[in-house]
Amino acid sequence: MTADTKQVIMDAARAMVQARGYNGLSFRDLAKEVGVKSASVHYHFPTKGDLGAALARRYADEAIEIFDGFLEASQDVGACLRMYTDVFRSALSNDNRMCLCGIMAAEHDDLPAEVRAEVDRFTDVNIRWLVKLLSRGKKAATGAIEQRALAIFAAVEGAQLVARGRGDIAVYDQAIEAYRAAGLLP
Amino acid sequence: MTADTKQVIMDAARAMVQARGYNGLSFRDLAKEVGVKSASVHYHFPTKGDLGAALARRYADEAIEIFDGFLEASQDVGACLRMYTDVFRSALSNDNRMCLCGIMAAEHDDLPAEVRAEVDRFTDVNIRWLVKLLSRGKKAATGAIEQRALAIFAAVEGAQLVARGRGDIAVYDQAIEAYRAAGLLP
DNA sequence: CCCCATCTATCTATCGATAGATAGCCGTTG
DNA sequence: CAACGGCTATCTATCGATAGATAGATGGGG
Repeated sequence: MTADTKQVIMDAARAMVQARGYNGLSFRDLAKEVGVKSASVHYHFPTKGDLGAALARRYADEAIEIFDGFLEASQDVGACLRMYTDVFRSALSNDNRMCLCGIMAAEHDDLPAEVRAEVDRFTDVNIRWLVKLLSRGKKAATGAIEQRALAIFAAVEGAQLVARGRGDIAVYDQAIEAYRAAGLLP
Repeated sequence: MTADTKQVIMDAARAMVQARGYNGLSFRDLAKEVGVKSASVHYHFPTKGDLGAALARRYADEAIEIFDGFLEASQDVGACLRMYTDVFRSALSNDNRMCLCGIMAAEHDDLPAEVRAEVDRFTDVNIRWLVKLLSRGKKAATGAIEQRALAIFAAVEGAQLVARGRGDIAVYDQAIEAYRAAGLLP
């Protein structure tokens, strides 16, 4: 019940970064949102880089769990990919937010090194999972599968970016549908 | 020879935004880069919003000119699309930068209204051009063409975002190639 | 002579970060 | 049991740096 403050801080921080980006996150606004003082945030996360890295690390870890759950839930590649694209869709439906690591990737050059490393790991997690999934059905060359996995991830992130810019989740749905119609998604 | 300071400021500002985002742009850094004082930047662009909007407006205007040049240069849809994707590629090859409006789209919610409006216009410009191009050959339903145009734009922006995160332009090339292999691009 | 462009100097607000005080809890110990 | 000491988590207060922005002086060109 105690609602561990550290977790509450991370939850609020993630939402703020997904809405305004890493540079748009301030300790004061975050503390106000949570209902503590900014010094308390620094107690749990000494530097902003520590906080950002912790957010991205947890985000990537959660992604692994969620995605692997899909692999267990269904043997169908198409069904798994639908669940996959729905995860990215849910960020948009949650107050027009973006994938945490997608928005941070845009700020890539400005990120502290420890944050950048975790953001990069999120990309790795996605691509590795997609490769694993795509390898199920087809027996295409490994290189071709990796290329396809990369393209799917990029296309999904792009659809999210554009849909968010439009402020219209239907844009995301249309892009995904077009990917499917074109054959990028099965 | 005078090298109009206002244009020099805009050139430097665009490069800085493409590298670090709108929030990462500071009047002091920009002025130092150009070799003037920050007050001089304020003389030409009273507020940061004015500067950002001017950047995005010029960016969208240039895009119109460049893209329309492609339509005149070739009648082939595939050739035009190759030139189109090469434009976005060139941002990456120029010091791993991103499309100005792509990176600003990520910061969408944090943008001053006048900047957001111009960023949105850039998306419009792209989609309208793609619709015009795709309408050349096929006589598919208007809705299907718009959907395809949206998907292509989103996929290209996403490929740029991911490639930039990897710091490897080959990632962009692979994604584009996969789009083509899948049939999203002709 | 005036005006455009730039400068110097400075303002207020906010940034991330730190020092030091305080209050509650928990185990040890006399 | 009760008192003590240490630990955790939070607070108040403040730091220096930097953000965007402004007022007013300066100087060169038409």
